[in-house]
Amino acid sequence: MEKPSRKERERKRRREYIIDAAEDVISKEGFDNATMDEIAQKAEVAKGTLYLHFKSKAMVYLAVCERGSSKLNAELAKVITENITGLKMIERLGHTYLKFVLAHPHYFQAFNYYEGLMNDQSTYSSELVTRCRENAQEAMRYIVRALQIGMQDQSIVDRYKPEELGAIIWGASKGIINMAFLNQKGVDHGPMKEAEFELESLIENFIQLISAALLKSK
Amino acid sequence: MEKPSRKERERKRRREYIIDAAEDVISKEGFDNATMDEIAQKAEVAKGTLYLHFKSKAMVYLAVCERGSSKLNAELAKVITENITGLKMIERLGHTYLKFVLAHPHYFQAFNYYEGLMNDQSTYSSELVTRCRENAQEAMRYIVRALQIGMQDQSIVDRYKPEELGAIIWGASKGIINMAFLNQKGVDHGPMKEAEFELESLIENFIQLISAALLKSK
Amino acid sequence: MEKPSRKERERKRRREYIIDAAEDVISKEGFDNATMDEIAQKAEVAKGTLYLHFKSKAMVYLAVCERGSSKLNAELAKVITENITGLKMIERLGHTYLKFVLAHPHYFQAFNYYEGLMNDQSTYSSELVTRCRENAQEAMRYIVRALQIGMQDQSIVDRYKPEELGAIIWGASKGIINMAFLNQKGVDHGPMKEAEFELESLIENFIQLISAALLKSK
Amino acid sequence: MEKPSRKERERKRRREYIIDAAEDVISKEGFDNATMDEIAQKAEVAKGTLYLHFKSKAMVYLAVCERGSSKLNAELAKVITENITGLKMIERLGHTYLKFVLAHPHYFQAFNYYEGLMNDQSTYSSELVTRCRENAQEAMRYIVRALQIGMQDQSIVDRYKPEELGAIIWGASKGIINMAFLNQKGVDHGPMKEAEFELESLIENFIQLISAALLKSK
DNA sequence: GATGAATGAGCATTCATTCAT
DNA sequence: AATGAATGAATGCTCATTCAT
Repeated sequence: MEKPSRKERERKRRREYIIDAAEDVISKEGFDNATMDEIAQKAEVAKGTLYLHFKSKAMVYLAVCERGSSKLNAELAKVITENITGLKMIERLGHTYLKFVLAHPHYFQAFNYYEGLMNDQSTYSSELVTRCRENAQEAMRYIVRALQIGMQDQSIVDRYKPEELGAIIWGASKGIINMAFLNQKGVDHGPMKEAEFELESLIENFIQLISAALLKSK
Repeated sequence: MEKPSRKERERKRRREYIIDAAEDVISKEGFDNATMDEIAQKAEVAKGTLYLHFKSKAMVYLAVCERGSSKLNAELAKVITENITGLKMIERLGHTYLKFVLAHPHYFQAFNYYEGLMNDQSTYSSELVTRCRENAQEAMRYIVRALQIGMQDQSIVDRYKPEELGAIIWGASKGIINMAFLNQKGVDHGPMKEAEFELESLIENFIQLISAALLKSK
Repeated sequence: MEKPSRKERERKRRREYIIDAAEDVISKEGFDNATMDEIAQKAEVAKGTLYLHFKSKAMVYLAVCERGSSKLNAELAKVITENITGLKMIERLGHTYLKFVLAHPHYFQAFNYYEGLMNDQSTYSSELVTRCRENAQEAMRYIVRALQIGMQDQSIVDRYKPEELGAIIWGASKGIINMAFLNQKGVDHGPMKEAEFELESLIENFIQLISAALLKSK
Repeated sequence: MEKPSRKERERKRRREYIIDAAEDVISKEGFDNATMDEIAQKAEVAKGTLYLHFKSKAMVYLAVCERGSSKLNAELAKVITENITGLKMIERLGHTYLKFVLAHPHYFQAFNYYEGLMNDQSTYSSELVTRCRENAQEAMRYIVRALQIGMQDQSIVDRYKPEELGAIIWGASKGIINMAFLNQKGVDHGPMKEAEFELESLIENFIQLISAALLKSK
């Protein structure tokens, strides 16, 4: 029972190492410019080895996405267990998401890549695709759950359907973070004249805005 | 003075025709898969001619973006002149944006492409980049202006800075539309379990939500 | 003396099993598309084990060829022992060849592969090459022997040198079978307009034609 | 009218030049080992240029085949117009084929390649495939025509159907030439012990044999 | 002996860009 | 200005073979 376990562990480690390398390369080169050669070189394995662990370049990217979304979900899950009002939970979820994206910008890119992939018809099925999708749905469920809690503890208006509200919050958050990112990177060519607004301040206000809208007025 | 003018007009026409072709190809093939060959063929000019009008493929795309953002701004500008409250104006701007994106999905892609370009360090300056940026800023100004009007006519709370609020609304809108797009195309692999929410319903609720948050309670 | 013998037997069995697997894969995928991975998988051994038994992929193929030619020769040998005229023997050899090829098309491919290998300078010597060559020569000898018998029993004209005549019959037979094969597979793009001629009918007529030419007229 | 003609001619010349190069490389490396890089290098053009004239590697090969079969047919056509008996015509066609193959061994390989291609399902349609097929059918028609002539002028027995007889002669010839080739190249590993038999002598005897079988005895 | 993970040379194909005419 | 033939760097993927365990 020990031997197969060791092999299995070894294999997993190698695989994780390749994903590490892919993350590195992506962080430096961007998703589109990264090549299998670079990833292999960074991972200090032969190119063929990459294909031993991943069926294609897309699968490597998907693995990065899957890892990123798993990590994010782990953070979000913690929030859900906290003993706070639903409204407060929404705020905390927003902060958590923001902090995560700031700490791991390339994961944010990875999420976008995954979404782009789904547009094509190429990557039908695959365990990785499934897991990425499940992770995305799980994140959504955290938001919806927080909304439901808020509606029950009366901290959030029950005027909206929690699922639809969740989708809106999720989508809007991504949009704001995306925009703020662009502003950070490209200095001043975003829609905002100058980088007067920091990403954090922006999200902060967004959360506040949403809170205001959700707040159950007496 | 007449001759150069005619030549100039001719040149402009040719240029516009190429952009037409690029839009066609992009609509059918997507941004990444479109090739200069296809665009040239569609435009019924030689590939070399493309380079007489655009320095690179990126510039063609930027031109599409510029045209798209100009058209969008023209629509938004109309709203600003309407004789309605600032809050109503925000709602109308949202609807206008939504309608535009639904009617011209490839422009939405073009906007994203432009933003992606800005991530790289390659395309520093260029008249086109400048114009795209200016257009983006102009769109933002419409939102900000509507907010200011709303704050003056007391239809919108004056708790937030209009510029920051504008950025939030702008970013959030793009995020929601993006998400809804993915959901439409890729069936059910977005964050939303089933395609229960139509793009329009989603945006509708978002606008309502924002309105609620902005509404100056008596 | 017993132990090594058992090991030896075991080894032989393993080897034969690999060749079985190779034949299976070749039959399904064709000679060029078959990979060592597939063969190993089919044989239920590790890829490395393949190389314990065969020095290279070519050697596996050669082993298939060797087995095929041995089987064919066994069939041809039976004919030679029959108590019939030389001319009849030639006919019977032809039929036997035809039946064998129809029953084992992949062996026919294997023979062609062997011949192709000999074109290159790579595979100089090797016991397998030697055995394949010997088998080919043995087949030829059966034909030559039949011709000699026929010349003695006066059923065949003695105008030609038996060796040369044998070569002609051998080569011609392969050519006809090859052509008929192509016709069968690729529908109508062979030299024959429509698949009006069945392989069997073709060979039948060829044997008849040769018989006519060889028949010692009174 | 002159200018487009010149361009067209230029283009044709380039194309022919690439085929020349392909023939060179094939002659030296064999069909399977030849790479597009080598062909491009030999033709003194960039690799991309190859794809300007041929859609794929297979198409280059097909072009070689087409050229070869066209040349062969031109030679065969001459024989048909000669004022000789049908039987003599068959002999002359055989000699012509033999001489052609001896002079251009790589065309013989090309013909085999074409036949191999047709086994796969990959290369469906294409003008080149069509032309190769038509050429093959045309060659067959020459043989059939000669047989018909021979049956009319009573130099050939009318016991067989000309079409079937033609197929047999065509297939058998290819088989004998193929075998003789292998013997020449691979020294002594063919079915014939030593290279006692020259290709020419072999074909010579084959033709004689066929003639004997076809000869209308009084 | 047996294993199978790792290797890495090899290859066809694409496509933005250039430049002679 | 317009052309389009030519370029050649770039890249994802395959697979026979090796070798440490």
